[in-house]
Parts: sequence; C-alpha cells; structure tokens
Amino acid sequence: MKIDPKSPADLSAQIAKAIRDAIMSGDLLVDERLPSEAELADQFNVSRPTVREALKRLGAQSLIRTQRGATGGAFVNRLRFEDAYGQQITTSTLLLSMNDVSFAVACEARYALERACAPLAAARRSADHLATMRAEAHRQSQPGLTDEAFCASDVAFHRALVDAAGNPVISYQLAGAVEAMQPLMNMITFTARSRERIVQLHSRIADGLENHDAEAVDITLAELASYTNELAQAVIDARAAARDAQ
Amino acid sequence: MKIDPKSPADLSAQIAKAIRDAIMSGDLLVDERLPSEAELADQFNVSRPTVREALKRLGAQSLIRTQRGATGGAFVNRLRFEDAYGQQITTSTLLLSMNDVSFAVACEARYALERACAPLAAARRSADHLATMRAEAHRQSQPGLTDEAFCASDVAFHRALVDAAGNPVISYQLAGAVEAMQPLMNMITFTARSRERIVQLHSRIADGLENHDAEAVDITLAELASYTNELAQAVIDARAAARDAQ
DNA sequence: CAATTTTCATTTGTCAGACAATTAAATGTA
DNA sequence: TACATTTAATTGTCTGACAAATGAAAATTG
Repeated sequence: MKIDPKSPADLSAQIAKAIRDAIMSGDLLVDERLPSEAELADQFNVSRPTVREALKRLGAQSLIRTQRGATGGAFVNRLRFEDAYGQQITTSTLLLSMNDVSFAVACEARYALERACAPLAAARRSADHLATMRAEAHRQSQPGLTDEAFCASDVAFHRALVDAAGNPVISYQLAGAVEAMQPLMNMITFTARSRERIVQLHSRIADGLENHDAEAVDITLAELASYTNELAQAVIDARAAARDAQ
Repeated sequence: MKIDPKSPADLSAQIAKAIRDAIMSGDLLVDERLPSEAELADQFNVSRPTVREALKRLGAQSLIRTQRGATGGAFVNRLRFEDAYGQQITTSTLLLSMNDVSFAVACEARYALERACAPLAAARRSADHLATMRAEAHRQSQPGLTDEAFCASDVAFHRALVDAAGNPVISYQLAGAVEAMQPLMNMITFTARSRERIVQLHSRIADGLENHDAEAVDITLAELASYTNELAQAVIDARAAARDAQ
C-alpha cells in the first residue's frame, strides 16, 4: 500500500483509495484489523488527522467500522445487503432529483425491472411476502390515508413483491429503483377513484403470486405501469395548463 | 441544521447526517456553497478537524465537492450517473464477495434484470450500441485472448446491451449487477469450444436487436444464462471432485 | 485609460501535540 | 477463585499553526 507523496493535495483521498483497493483485492480480509491510526500515519508518512479523514471516507461507504478502546481500531467491515440498501436509496433518489429525470423514465425503469421479478416471485413467494402485500393493499384502501402515507405503503408493497423473488442481489439492485420513485409519486394527488383502481391492481398482483401465475402478475404490472403514467401525465398537463393560463 | 451535543461520540457522523439531510430535503441546492469549515465549526460548536471529517464523509458519497482558494469551499455536487456507477460497482462487487453469494444467485439476478431490458433495447438500440456489441463479440472470437480479457469483453458487451435500452436509470441500476459478476466469471476457464458458443449467442443477441426482435433477444438471453450456469457448475463440480480425491 | 503584474485575504489541506473517553487486559485483593 | 482496580492502547476531539491554492483587489506600467 503506497501513496504518491509528490502530488500533495488530497492525501487522505489517496490513502482511502489505497486501503479500498486492498480491501477489494482481498489483501485485507473481512474483520481484519487495520493498523492503528498512529501506525498508518507512520506508514504513509502523514499526520493522524489526515489518516482519520481517509478512514472516515471509508466508513461512509461502510467499508470499515471503528471501535474505541484497548483492542479497538478500524476493521474491515462485512458489507451486508441491509447496510447497502440505505446508500443505494440515497444515491438513487438524488440521481433522479438532481438530473431532472422525468417521471416517465423513472417509472419505465421501475416497472421494467419489477416485471423481471415476476416469474421468480410467482415461483417462490412465501406466505410472509403475500401477507405483507395483502396488508399494504388493505392499508391503501383506508379512507383517511394521506397521499404521502399512500405512497409509502405503495413502496412497501412493491418492495415485498421484489423481495418475494427470493434473490438478495435483485432485492438490493431494485431497492433504489423502487424507493427513489417515492418523491416523484408524492407529486401526484391520489383521488379516491384512482386509489381504488390501484388497490384493485395490487390485489390482482397478490392473487397472481398466490396462484403462481407469473403471466397474470406480469400483465397486471404492465397495466399498473401505464395507469401510473396516466396519473402523472394528468398532473403534468394540469400544471402546464395552469402555467399557460397565468 | 442541529446536532445533539449530548451524545458526544461520532460528532462528525452527526454533522454529516445533518448536511446530508439538508441536501436530500432540498434545503441545500445543487452547486450551493456550504459555509466555510471555520463557520461550520462555529455553527455546530465543534472543531475544524471534526467538521472536516464530516465533509470527507460526504465527499466519499459524491454529495459535495471541495475547492481551495479565496472563493473555494464545499459545494453541493450535482450527482451524475457516471459518478454513481463507480460506487455502485464497488459496493455490488463487495456485496457478492463478502456474502458468499453463489454464482447461481448472482447469475440469476443479472440475467433476470438484463432480460427486462430486452424489449426496450430492441425498440431503441442505436447503431452505436450495435457496433459496440459486434466489436466485442468479434474481440471475443480472437484466439489469443486471455480468460480475463474475455470476461472484460463480455461485461462490455452486456453493458452495451443494457445501455441500448436508452434509460439512464436502468443503466445505473444494472451497472452493479453486470460488473459485479466479473470476479465470479473469472473463476471459469473458457475453452475454445465454450467461447465459440458464447460468441454465437452474443451474435444472435445483436441480430435480434438489429431486427427489433425482442423475443429472440429474450430467448437467447435465457439460453446464455443457462449455458453460463452450466459452465460454472462444471467448474464447481470439478473442484469438489478434486477435493474429494485429495 | 487599458493591460498587466503584484499583493492580499480567504479557504482548504496538512501537521504537531495534547487531552478526554472507552475498553479490554493485566494486576491486585479478599 | 471471584471481584475490584489499575493500566495501556486506541479512537474521538480540540487548539493552534503553517502551507498551498485561488480569485479579487490594488498597484504598476505601457
């Protein structure tokens, strides 16, 4: 693990990269303890604050964890799917909001990927996943629900659908696509009528999964995708009209 | 933006969270300048090194960028898809290697998600994407190619396929799934025979896209998935046999 | 006056040294 | 042996300082 002392700026970034590479290449194994901050400072010929900045960078990516005390130090972290979800969702959400991704594009991505889960989910869905989906669909039919709570429940429903595929890699990859849609969905006002329609489609999806009927699920997802797009388009059109009238 | 001074540990994490929340909620806009480190230290009642650790955390997630000099400082970064790819790939790769994800599970995820792109890619593929795929397929048929180079070309081929769907959100989400497979693929020894088969399938995929034939692409991807699994299974079986013989 | 150079203030990057808080192991004690 | 105490190692934080970069303002020059 070496850094280039000639390029003086961003020493902490270089150190972080060196350690990250060591982790990625397998030079540092899971749960292995890194040298103490003082030792690292010696090795890299930098000061302890600089080492600490590097370690914080790695900590932000969940690549290491630190522990105080006599036997403490920085340890290579076993990156868990659950830990990675949060970052994935944060990043996806910001990507959508900062790059002016249209509702249509985000929606297309979400449903295209979700439909990829349909066959697996239909084959493997557990009673648990089904129960979650039914419960969320029921919650969505409650009259007093705010739009925001409705959206949150919608996300929970779709995450259960994704998780039903029983493949942690898929669940991880799709967490971002599903959750990042929530801010976009929040711009929609869900009337009683549209909620009813959505709940109906959700129920049909749950039915399809219960009957191991992948095709039914796929078709219903396609319907849901186009209906969601319709709703969003209505909002967009209404806003455009309001702006023109002004 | 407030932090809790009572819980003394991990002040820098709290500060990072406060700023991250401000970015996510829209309180801080893209390209907006944060207060200087000294000002932040005052505001949060901590020292400058602590503030710096927090900023490095945010920098590691590409949420901010910093600039030296008179008008420098930390700025809210416009998170670009290209910037996010790297992190996505790093995280996905580590997730697979650290959680003992089997080849079969990773492969299933990759092809399930790729097949979701098939209809979109068939409809929208540009000449550029096709050319990339043809070129990679041709490279894969070169005799002298190392297994590693073959895998790298395979990844490039599949990324072009994903990008052909013309949806940046999908490209981003799938970057991880596609690239993280490479270390797993690298354990396979690709014989001339198997390479020939794979190149053939790749060519069929390119043909399908050229003809806007989504179904052909889908079917070929399914074949490729099962063939890849076969190859991996053979490696796994051979290793098990070698271990038993020992 | 305009163009160029110089100076300067601001800000991040880095360093050195210090102390507090935490924690497990070593040590002492009943 | 069981329990309390001490100790050493380590991270977390602070203070103060200087270096390096950089744009803006001031001074200089044609």
